[in-house]
Amino acid sequence: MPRPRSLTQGQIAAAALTVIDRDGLAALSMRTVAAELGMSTMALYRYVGDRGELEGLVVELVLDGVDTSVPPGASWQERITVLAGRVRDRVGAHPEAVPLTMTHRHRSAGLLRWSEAVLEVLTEAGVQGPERVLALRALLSYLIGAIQLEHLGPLSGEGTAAIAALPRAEFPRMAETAGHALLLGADEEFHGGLAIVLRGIAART
Amino acid sequence: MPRPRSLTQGQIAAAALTVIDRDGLAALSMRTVAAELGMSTMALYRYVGDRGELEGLVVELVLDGVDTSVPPGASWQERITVLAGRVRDRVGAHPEAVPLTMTHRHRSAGLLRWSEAVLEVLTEAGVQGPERVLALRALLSYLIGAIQLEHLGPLSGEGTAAIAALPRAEFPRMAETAGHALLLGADEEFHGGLAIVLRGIAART
DNA sequence: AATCGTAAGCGTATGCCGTACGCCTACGAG
DNA sequence: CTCGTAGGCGTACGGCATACGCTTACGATT
Repeated sequence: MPRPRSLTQGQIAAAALTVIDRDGLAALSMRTVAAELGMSTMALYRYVGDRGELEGLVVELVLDGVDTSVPPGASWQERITVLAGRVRDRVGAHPEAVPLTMTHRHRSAGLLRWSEAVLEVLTEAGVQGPERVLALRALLSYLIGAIQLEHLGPLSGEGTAAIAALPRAEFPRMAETAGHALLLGADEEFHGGLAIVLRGIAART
Repeated sequence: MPRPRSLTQGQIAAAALTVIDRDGLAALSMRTVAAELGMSTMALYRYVGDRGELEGLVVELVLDGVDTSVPPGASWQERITVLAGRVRDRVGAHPEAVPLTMTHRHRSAGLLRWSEAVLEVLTEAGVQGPERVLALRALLSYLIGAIQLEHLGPLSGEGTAAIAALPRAEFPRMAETAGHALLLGADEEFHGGLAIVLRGIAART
């Protein structure tokens, strides 16, 4: 009976993400989002309780877009690799939002569905009980850490160059390692690390 | 010749960490830190360029306290486990500072020394070249991700309980897995996941 | 067609925040 | 004893999240 809502939470999240992608995470504020929507600042509070909730909506928008259907693939390793890659790609499409995505990740139903899919594949692979819990948590930990290393490192590739220039006397192996790292692309690094985790799961005691 | 400094950066970092530990991360501000030191707000700017630099100092204080000497141990796996545990313990001692620690981790010389130590052990274990880069990055990714999962999850143990209460129809395996997870302590989870990564490194192709 | 309760939308104001800028002052070298 | 230097501080500004109360658009009811 009363005046109908003119916006959905999804539209608000989309506006916020537009601001973040265009002007950076620091530019995100209730004011900038309201301006993006052509509304007054306080009108936003009819849709979200506070700024944190708005951030949560942005993360939902990002993570719920992940395809969580179990992909075809010869091996369970390949299937998990595809699942992990989908999250990485989706998050990587909004690099400015990465810190938000990490902080509010637990608000996303998409990530729950993703975990469910991974568990399904692990079960297929014969991983059971507490072992399966550990495998899931290890995969999730690696995924979160690797995404952050990729996007919040000391400015990506520039950082490895800085490390390569470290005092050899104090950091002999770091310098050498950074030299090798320069030859590795971000994709190789991500998938190489993931392969290590998958081998560790396969080689269960 | 001029007036000597009355504070060190270390003292400022300590004051900031005190505020964080006592009143939470949200309470951290130039004003609260200055008050903690008994100085005026603006006096702080003689020591740090801006708030970001202050946060960096806090992280240095936390991470540079990690013992990065290569520990004794029967196997390289055990040595790396000890090294990783030291970081986890040190970070875990200041849970309110965890988000800061993750964001500014690259400012810490301590983490560089830690990486150097890990590389030393890996080299001893016969891991070489690009393979060693991948192993280090995988360990670091896991470490970062696991620490965050532990401290920024949906309120730790409470979260797993919430997951266990999920609609069984939609998340059959998550519900079951969360049941198993309740039996696992944080330590078992961390070390179990780390063991997976270490097995993956050991089982190199 | 007229009415009216309800919730949408907005304006104003408060109290934080980081920090630019300029003044005053304690210090130690000469 | 003097004086240049740098430490320390007071004030002020613009931007932030948000509490609160007014105004207005709507559609169900009469």
